[in-house]
Amino acid sequence: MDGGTRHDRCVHLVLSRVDGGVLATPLTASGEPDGDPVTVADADLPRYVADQEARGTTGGGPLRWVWDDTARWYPSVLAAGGRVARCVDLRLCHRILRTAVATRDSALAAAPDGTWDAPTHQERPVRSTQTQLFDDALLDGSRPADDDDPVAEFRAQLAAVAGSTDPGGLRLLLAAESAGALVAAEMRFAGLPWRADVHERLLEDALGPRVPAGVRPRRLEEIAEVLRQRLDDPALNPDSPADVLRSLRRAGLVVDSTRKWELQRLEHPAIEPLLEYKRLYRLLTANGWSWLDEWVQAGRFHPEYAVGGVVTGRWAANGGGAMQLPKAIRSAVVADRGWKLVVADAAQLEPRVLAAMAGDLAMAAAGDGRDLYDGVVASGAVETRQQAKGAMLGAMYGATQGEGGRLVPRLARAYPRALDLVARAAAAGERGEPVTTRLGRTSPVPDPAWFAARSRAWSVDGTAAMQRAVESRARSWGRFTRNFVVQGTAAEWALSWMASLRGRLAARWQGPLRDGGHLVFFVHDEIVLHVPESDAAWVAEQVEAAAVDAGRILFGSFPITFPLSVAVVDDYGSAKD
DNA sequence: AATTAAGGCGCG
DNA sequence: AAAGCGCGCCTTAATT
Repeated sequence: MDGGTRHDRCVHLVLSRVDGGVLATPLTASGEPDGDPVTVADADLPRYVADQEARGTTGGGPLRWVWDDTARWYPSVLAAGGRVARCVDLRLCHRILRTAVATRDSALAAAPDGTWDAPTHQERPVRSTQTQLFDDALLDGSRPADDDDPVAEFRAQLAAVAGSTDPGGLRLLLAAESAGALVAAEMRFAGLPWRADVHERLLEDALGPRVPAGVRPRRLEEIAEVLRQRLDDPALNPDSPADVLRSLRRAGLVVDSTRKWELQRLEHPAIEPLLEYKRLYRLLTANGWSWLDEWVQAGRFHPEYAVGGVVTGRWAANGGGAMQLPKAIRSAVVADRGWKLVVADAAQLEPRVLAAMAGDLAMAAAGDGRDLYDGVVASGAVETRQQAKGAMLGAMYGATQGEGGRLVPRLARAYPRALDLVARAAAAGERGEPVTTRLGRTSPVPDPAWFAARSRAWSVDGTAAMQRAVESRARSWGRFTRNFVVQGTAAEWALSWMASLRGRLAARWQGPLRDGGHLVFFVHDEIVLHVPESDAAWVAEQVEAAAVDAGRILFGSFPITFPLSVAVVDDYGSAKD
């Protein structure tokens, strides 16, 4: 590489691909040049990164790597045993700033769509036969130079934030999102410990011996035969909902679909085996032998996470259904010998976030030091915990019917500030206006057709039917924005939680990621860590401390607590829900 | 043959 | 209890 050049003052190192390697451009905190750029050969990049990281904090502040996509640059560093403390993921940050209300007057928001609005390098379609070539090219330097200048983009982002109506919030949001990108890359790299043998035993117990794809396993075939007899339908294909529905109706059952909860209300000897069939069929198709073959290698499940993949800022996952890992197979997630899993989830995260966001002291008090729903009951607003939960979810989702919807007004009397916040978010959405999370992530607005239909319905040739349809769509969008502010802010809390925790772990373990305790799984309000047995208790403490940090980052000194349930276990299935 | 829609269910 | 939010992904069935 280009000697041992060190940038001793800069706080940003911007990486871009140039002919013949990687260009690292040092910039100050405000984005001004801060020394000469250096060119690093691809093969030397991990060592260069390690060298720069080793400087630690400089006079100007901590070092941040600035790059287009974390998923593009970070894996090679991790593979070489390295780590990065901080980064700016330009593409993720770009997406936030393009739509944020706080930056709506910026040049960045005004520009037409460009390369930074396109999918990531990773996501760009690559023919499957070329996938391997593509990966190799990352290492051998034969890839073409980038045509999008990250230095210019970074400066545009700095300017957009500096000129925004909430620079502080956005800086936190961008830092949290970027930290999330690092966590996602690390979790994908480390993988979730997965015992294929445990999973296989579970499948065999439930379904019978393994069969080739496309063949119905023995247990399913047995149940199918019972169904055919009990419905007197020898040709029934239980895999086809339409076929099943026809058959049920022919048997005299009044039923609109084959949904589980609808079937559960029926009295017929075919119902119980049908529900059992559906349960096992789901296990087979979603997490059966094919899934195991495709997603588990060398004892690890390696899903690809999509940071900010959900409009609200929640993560999604590409492939493997990582965010829908059924409870029924979590017993296959087993810690290595000498290691433990630390499983933690935030209790009633969304109502707590709502209470804090709204500055609702009464609701915050209901959750102080106890289950928040119990606190709601104690306040006298409703009678049972189930009612409290139903009403709270109803308030956050916009329920109008059922028990939840019925109880919302009682909640509104007890917690007017919190309920007012979601009501106002819903009203904004019904008008077609955007809403924002605590840190400034902004909801999309309805597409032009939504507004056009509204205008038509209320014009001279609008009909009552058109108006009803438009109002229904408006209420639907209002339910989305109502939930957006809560779900999105909860996602920010979770990012902050993980970012803080990651920093705490990195302070203790500086070597290769998997040599020390590390995050291996995340689902919205729950995390799993794989940690050396002797350090499990310490890690559990850090998880708690990080939750306190997250509350402070988002809500400062507002008296809200975020209790966790933390379990140190050998397998994920044993962590109580 | 390939794509899209619908039905359904897993997760938070 | 199965409506009220956000998803991914499996299948079958319909469409191009």
